[in-house]
Amino acid sequence: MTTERTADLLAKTLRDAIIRFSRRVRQARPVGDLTFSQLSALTSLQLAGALTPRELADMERVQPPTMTKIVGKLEERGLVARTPHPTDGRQVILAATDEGRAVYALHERARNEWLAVELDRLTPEERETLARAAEIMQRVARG
Amino acid sequence: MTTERTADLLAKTLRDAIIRFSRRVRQARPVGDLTFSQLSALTSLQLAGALTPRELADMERVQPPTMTKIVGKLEERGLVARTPHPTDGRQVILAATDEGRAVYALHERARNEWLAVELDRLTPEERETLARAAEIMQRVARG
DNA sequence: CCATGCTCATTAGCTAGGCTAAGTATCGTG
DNA sequence: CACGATACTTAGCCTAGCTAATGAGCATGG
Repeated sequence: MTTERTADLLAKTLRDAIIRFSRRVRQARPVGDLTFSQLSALTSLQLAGALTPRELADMERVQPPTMTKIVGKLEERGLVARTPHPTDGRQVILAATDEGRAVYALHERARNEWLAVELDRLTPEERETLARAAEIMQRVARG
Repeated sequence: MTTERTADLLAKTLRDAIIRFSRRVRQARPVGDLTFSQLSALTSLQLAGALTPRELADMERVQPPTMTKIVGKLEERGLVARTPHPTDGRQVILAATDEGRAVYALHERARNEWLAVELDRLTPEERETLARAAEIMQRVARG
């Protein structure tokens, strides 16, 4: 029972911490920059090399129509290219363009700047705690 | 330099972890339930007892017009009441209604259910790490 | 060999949540 | 008492989520 109670309290604490933290990071976004979601999708794409919309949606934990929108924005800006699947006409292959990779690196850097500065102020132990927490959250999110 | 590099990498890792984690938690929301933001605002209100919109906006790290919207939704549902400030005619006092408190407790519980179950699966050490990370994120968000 | 049913992606249409800029009412002070 | 500052709201915009429905292509069973 103690564990249950702890988990319950932790769930609340964690949610509150995350919502405030996200909003704070969001505020640090320069005008005209890539949004949170766009940057995350672009990152996944680059890491994976190439993905179908469905795969990307699963990876990003959103529904396919949502991913269509996000990819649409990225494509408009020439950062991502859609190419037809070689054998399956229904599917599409998404990949970052050269410009996508370049813009990504730039914006990623700018996006992280505020956060990195803040994190740099922490003690090494605190950073270690956050790194471990990030790993755990990824695992839980993965389900 | 090593610290800077670590902070930079951590910033990216943490962002990715948080965005996926948030989306996963968001998915667990029952239809018709309070949203993430609404629940967070209601929580702050209850903990504080009563707040002005400005105070609540600052606490939730959003701009005042955003808070107007969120509170509007809560008020529509009779969960929050606006009362005039006793001495300052410009200000408004926000407080959770009895129904707000009741509905909050119910929904909070439902909302946490999935997450609490997941967290309960972790080891005590992992939960401890998350708890510590939550505290650190709150501090960073606070600025 | 083709009809039927499944899967993939998109479109349409909705809601919430975030922002800035502008408007309105009130306060407080010179 | 006029005028600047403050508090909240309104208006208008965008992103990001969702579900439901559509259209195109695959695959399979008769």
